[in-house]
Amino acid sequence: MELPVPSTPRSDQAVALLRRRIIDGEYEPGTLLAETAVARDLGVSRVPVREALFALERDGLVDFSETGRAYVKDLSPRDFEELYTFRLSLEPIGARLAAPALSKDSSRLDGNIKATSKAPTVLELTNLDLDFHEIILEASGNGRLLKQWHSLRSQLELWLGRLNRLKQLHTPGMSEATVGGHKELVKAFKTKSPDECERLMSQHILGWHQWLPTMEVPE
Amino acid sequence: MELPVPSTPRSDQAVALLRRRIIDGEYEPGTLLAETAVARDLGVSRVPVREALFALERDGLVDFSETGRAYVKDLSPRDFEELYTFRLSLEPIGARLAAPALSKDSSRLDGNIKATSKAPTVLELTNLDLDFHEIILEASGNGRLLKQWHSLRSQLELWLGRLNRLKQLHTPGMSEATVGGHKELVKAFKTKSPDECERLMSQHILGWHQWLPTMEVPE
DNA sequence: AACCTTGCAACAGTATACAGTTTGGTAAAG
DNA sequence: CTTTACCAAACTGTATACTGTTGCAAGGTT
Repeated sequence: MELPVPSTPRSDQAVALLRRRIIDGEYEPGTLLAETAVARDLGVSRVPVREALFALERDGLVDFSETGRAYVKDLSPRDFEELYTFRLSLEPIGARLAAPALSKDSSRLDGNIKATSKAPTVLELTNLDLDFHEIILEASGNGRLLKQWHSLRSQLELWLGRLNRLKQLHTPGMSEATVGGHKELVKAFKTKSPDECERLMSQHILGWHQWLPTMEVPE
Repeated sequence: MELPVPSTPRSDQAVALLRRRIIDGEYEPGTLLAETAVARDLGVSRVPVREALFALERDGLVDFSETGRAYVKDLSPRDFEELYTFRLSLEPIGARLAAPALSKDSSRLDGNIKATSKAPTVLELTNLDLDFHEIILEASGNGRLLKQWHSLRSQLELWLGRLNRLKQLHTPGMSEATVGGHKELVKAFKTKSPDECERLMSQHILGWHQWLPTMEVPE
């Protein structure tokens, strides 16, 4: 292509495009992501694709075989459990660290809750839910926790997207439970100790976990 | 070069070499890692160097500026605090998960303790200490926790290496405290509940943290 | 002396070419 | 019918060339 200067680097475009196709299920789990084919598909050369594949591996959306081939991540129910364990390691501490800041200003959380209660689809509901948790980790002021969260979130979105395509994701009362839990958290940030916020976040994550239907092992 | 087939990929070699030079302080914190120069230095082309730089960014040993230039990570005391917060999020949960497996077989931990008590230098002491913690995370069976640990460890090694070069890292009684704490942990794995192991690990990390001298902000 | 220009050198982004490896299928042998 | 040997296509690893950008310093202007 003779585009003079892409405003955003091609490799970033490649990451964004690939991420979307993987999360949206356009590339099915387990699909081989051959550099040449993807490059042709995205309209760039192999080099940016290569970098995108490595970046997405970091986010847990791509797996590399021992021989260096890249495949769309095929999350197993066991992976999903790992992800929730990982959430339980990151988020309660994040909540504790974020409590001081959020007790003073919870406006972003409030806005998010308002949007969540009006979410028209399950997928938008879950995305707003993830936004809520992301706001808290941002407020924790710990860049490393936040970085891990981004990777975690990618994989959760991948899982939720698949689940939504394969099964009925919505369960009666899910929206109310989400909003209720979040309101409780905001209240805790304002009135309770950081330690209490940490405990409440653990409970909240465990509770939400239960709302999700399990996905059978495809075998 | 006309080497027929490098047994290990050049990019892996580049990662290993660069990591060593950074941790050993051969490349000073803040140094520009220009692809061409590094490539010449390591005897490979720019492509493997590029990949190595991205990989090391993931490990927190390299920083990228907004204009895409790579620099040797310059850890601040604040970064160090973040690292320990991150440890507190990963390791106690790792210990809880690992407890069942380790209660049955603690031979690797026992061997490590034996080696630790004989460590001739402070740097070897700290490395064996990190090995001890790594064994536990491996036993947790959670690949995601372990992956994060590797990145965490890289940065701790970077910090400890610098500290050791700049200050007297050794403090009287440090070795005994380390070995003592580790023995206590092994005992807990064998006789106490996973929850108790989790608590003990938190304490152990906080305690060890106090042994390290603080590093002034260069400023 | 301080402040803009201008130009050059160094650098990253990207494409492409080539070498070597893996893979899957097909034909030959048991 | 099964197994082995082999070959061609596909794929990754790596080098290199090219382009545009950035940073910096020299020289000129107020």
